[in-house]
Amino acid sequence: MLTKAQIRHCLDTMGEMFPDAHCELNHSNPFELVIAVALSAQCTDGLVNKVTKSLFEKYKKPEDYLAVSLEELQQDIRSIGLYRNKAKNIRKLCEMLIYEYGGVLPQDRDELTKFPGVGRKTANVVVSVAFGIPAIAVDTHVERVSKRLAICRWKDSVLEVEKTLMKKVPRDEWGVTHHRLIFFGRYHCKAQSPQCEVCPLLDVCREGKKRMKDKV
DNA sequence: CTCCCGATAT
DNA sequence: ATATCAGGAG
Repeated sequence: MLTKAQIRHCLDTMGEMFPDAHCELNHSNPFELVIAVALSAQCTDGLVNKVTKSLFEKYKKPEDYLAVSLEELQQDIRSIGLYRNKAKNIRKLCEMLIYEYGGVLPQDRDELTKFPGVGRKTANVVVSVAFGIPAIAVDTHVERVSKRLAICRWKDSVLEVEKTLMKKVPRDEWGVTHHRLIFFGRYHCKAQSPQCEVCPLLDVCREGKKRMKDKV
């Protein structure tokens, strides 16, 4: 396990590598962000943006998603994958938003998880990106990077990874930290081909050194 | 734990 | 051909 100072060094380095780390899901309001993040499960941001470009032109308000058939909405998001669950979730989410929340998306993380298709990770992204509330969303990249760098333990659950990061990182840096970890994982410490050979963190990365020795 | 699932990278 | 992708629900 890395010390707090070592973790600080890692995050600072990531910040130098990716000074513009930010949310890459296109959206123009909190409502669109929830939809985009819900759609992004097990799918790349690029593909989500390709779909939401036309989706957000067709569906502006929650009412618009309820005005078409379930099959039509499924077709509009089909290329995303997992489209049957996602279409059903979006419809229910819009229904709840209109009839239980007066059309206004709550800014509370636990309140957001009451919506179908919105788990802890999605809710954390929304409160952090849309409302500026400190949170660390642990997605596949954050989990992988945290485990490879030994910021947390290999067996940790995503919730334990989140708790560790919140404990080791100052609250006012949670937002930027979360995006730095994602950019580092997405573009450098990639799942299939991590760039260990040119990694500035190799000297503090147990997994990286092991990979280099095993010549993988 | 399994299932949902198409697109893309390797 | 297979692994992975800003996961969530049963």
